[in-house]
Formats: sequence, C-alpha cells, structure tokens
Amino acid sequence: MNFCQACSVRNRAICADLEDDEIALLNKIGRRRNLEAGESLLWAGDEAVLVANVVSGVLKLSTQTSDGREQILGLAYPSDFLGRPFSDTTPYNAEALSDSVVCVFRRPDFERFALEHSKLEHKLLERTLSELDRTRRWILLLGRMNAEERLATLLLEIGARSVAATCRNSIRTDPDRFELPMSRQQIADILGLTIETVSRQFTKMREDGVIKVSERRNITICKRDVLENLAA
Amino acid sequence: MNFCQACSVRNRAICADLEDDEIALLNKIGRRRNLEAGESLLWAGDEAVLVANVVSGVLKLSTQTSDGREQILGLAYPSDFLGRPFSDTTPYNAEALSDSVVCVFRRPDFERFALEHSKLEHKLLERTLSELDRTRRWILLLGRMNAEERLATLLLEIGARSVAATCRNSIRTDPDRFELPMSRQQIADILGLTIETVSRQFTKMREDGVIKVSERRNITICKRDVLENLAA
DNA sequence: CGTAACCTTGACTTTTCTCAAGTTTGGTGG
DNA sequence: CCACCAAACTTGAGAAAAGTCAAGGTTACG
Repeated sequence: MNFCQACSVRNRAICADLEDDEIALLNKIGRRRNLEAGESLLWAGDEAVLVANVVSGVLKLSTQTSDGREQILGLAYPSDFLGRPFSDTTPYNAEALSDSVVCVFRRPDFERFALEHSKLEHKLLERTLSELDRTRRWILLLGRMNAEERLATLLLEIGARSVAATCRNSIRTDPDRFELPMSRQQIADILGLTIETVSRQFTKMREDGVIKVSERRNITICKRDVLENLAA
Repeated sequence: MNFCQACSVRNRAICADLEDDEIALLNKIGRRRNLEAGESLLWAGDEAVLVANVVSGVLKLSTQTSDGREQILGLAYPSDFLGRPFSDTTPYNAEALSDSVVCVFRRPDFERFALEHSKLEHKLLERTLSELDRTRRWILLLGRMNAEERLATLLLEIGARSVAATCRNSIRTDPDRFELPMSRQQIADILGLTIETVSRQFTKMREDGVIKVSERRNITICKRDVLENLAA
C-alpha cells in the first residue's frame, strides 16, 4: 500500500519534487502513525531514533529548565518536519496537541535516503532554513515584546498557519476565525509568560473588542489592524 | 591566488570535505573581505545578495521591533555561515563586533554551486540544523530564565565558543579566561534585558567572587560550578 | 448532576525597567 | 605627562510589568 501517493501533504512536505520511483522507495521506509492528543513522539535527550513529517494535527516542541519550567520551542503543523537528522540526540520533546497523524522514518533509513537523494536533502535544507528564520523571529518576541504584543503575535501566527495547514484540504478557513490547538497554560509556555498573565491579556483583548472568544478556544479576530499594530 | 587552501577555517566551515578541484571552483566564486569593528555586512529586509563564511572575528546577527528595540539573534564565530540562501530577503542584520575577515559569495553563485555539489549542501544542512538547536536553546533562556541565569549562560557559552573558534589557530585559550567581544549594551540586547540590569548582575557576580572583570571586557571565571548551576 | 480540569480574577510580591545621577576608562591634545 | 573629554559603565530610587498565591467561576464529561 502506497500512503505517499494519497498523502495530503504530498506537495508541501519535504517529499515534494521527488520522482515517482523515489516516492515509492520513501514509501517503503516510512510508515504512518496515529497520535492521540497528549501523546508524545519524541523525548528531549533521548537517542534520536526517528524523524517524521506531520500529516495532520498540531504538535508542540518543548524543553524545560532543570527545575522544570517548561518552554515550548515551536509548533509543528501539517507538512512540517520533526526530529533531528545527523545528530545522536533528540533536542526537544514532541507531543501531539490534537489527534494527529505523522509519517515516521527510522533515522538511519532516512539519513541514508537523504544522502542518496539530494533533492530530498535540498528540500530539508530549505525547510530548516525557514524554520530557523521563524525561530529567530520568536527570539525577538521573547526578548523584546511585552505580554500584550506577544499574545497578539501568537494569535496572528496561529490564524495564518491554520489556513496554510488546511487550504489544500478543501476546508478553506478564514485567518480571522480559528480554534486554538492548545490550553492557556500551553500558550503561556509558548509566550514565556504565566497562565495568569495570558488570561488577563485575553480578558483585556475581549473587553477592547479586539477578539471574540467562545468555548475558550474558538477565536474570532475582530480588529485585525489592532493586533497587527501590536505585533509589528 | 587560492585563499581556500590557506584558509584557517578550511577544515571546519561548510567547505570542509570538498575535494581539491571543488575547492578550486569555490575559490573562484568567493572573495575575502575585511570588516572593521562596527561595519555591517547584511541588512535585514534587504534583497539577499550575498552569503558568507566567517574566517576570523565575531559578528552579531540582529533585528529590531518596529519601534526600534534591538534584539541580537546570535553571534557568528570563525567557520560559521552567514546569510540566507534560497530566499530573496535577508532576515537579519550582520555587523562585525571585532575586526573580522569573511569569505563572501554572491548568492546566486553560491546556490548554483550548492545545487551542483551536494557535499557542500549537506554540510550547510548540518550546520543549519545545529544553529537551529542553538537558537532553540536561546528560546528557553529568553522565555524562562531570570537575569542572573541568562548572564551565567552567556558567559559559559562565550567561553566555550572562544575556545572552539581559536583552537586551530594554535592560540590555545582557556574557557575560563576570555575577552567579551561586545559592550554591556550589546550583552543586554543578546539577553533581552536592559544595560542597567546587566550591569547589576555583573556587579553581583563580581561581589560573589564568581567572576573577575578587568578592563570591563576581560573575564575570568572563578567559580565555574556556580555558573553552571545557574545556567542549567 | 457532580466532579475535576481549566480558566479567570484579585491582592500582593518580586523582578526588571526607567530615569537620573555619578564614576571609570581610554583617547587626545596641550 | 597630564588634564580633559566623551563614551561606556555603574549605582540608586522609584515605577511598571509580570509573577505568585489564593479564591472563585466555567465547562466538559461521565
């Protein structure tokens, strides 16, 4: 059975651009895996045994300080790549925030394939460079923005990425209406804040009419310009 | 004239592993450039026209918020790669902190070479993945550490990188004795703090006997275990 | 309908920032 | 060689932002 040919992220993940015969080979070394919300795929510090592509769902990448303060390093949406090729140690935890599907490879299999198929390696390089850009923008957020600016930036980013992640799946979503894939505590762990500070900022934005919130996780952006101004 | 063969970072930069004939080709498309301390090589938002390797010196990568608050994204030491291949826009400013030498390539030349020589592309991928790991560790610092922990982490990192950057140049340095390549203000911009907070933390560490400071920039680590405990 | 998890709110504390002096350092010209 | 200057750094006092601790609401779900 060839999962790749029917794969919903086939044209966006690092396997895009591969020829049919290459895809067939890749299909042999990878396999699908379903993750329930809350289930982990990678553990920081473990030997890096596997790498993966996200097919559907959202995962969080995280580490913690030695005394247990958690920091989320990033989110992985469909077509994003997970894991650490060419290193022995996994640098972060990866945990599904929603029920998810990933396409996993044993790391040695994937590395061998990559070295033999430079087209794949090139795609992985492009993706890694983009991820580095995104991560550096997050450094600006954590280093120089206040709580309000941080939440504004996150809401805009989640809106944008929710659309990008689903647009090929025919469910055209609006970047101004989306469901948060994480709890308030997790938002705090992304933004480097406490849950109370996050909650107060949500309240403030609601009171200012900038956003609407229903059932806690359904967000409507009412005044995009205000958010963009804060995030800039 | 072949700079590459005599290059002090020849075995550590992305050009390591290349065959002699490949090096000769690379030598043709690159050129050396000297930068004085304070001189800029890349400007955020500009069209990405060139990429480079650091040969000697230290550079800072930075961005700022729209209202001008600066944040340093990282430091580039000898053998580190600078610039953004495969994208039209340079994502950060790069400015020399000390007098530096870089090996620059026009981006299209470099990209063409990379696509034709997958060994180089592989090295670049490994380096980008490491840089992503390092950047993510910085996210933990900015998101979850207090001022004291941040400075401790930075001092240990600079000590380690100063050694790594110079060990092939026969000047064997001690990771517990080094010269800071930046001002207090720049340290603040790296750590996401203000200059006053940084200064107070230096004073505290001096008073606690954890470090010695002479001529402002010469640091001796006296109690490495204390710093490591803070940084962990 | 009860419960547990999640979220919000309030009062208070702590950390860092801001603003305003001072002080040290390194360079320059008398 | 010294006095002076500007830039870089340090220090102090008070303000602001975010964190902590402790209740009190909501919501989802069995």
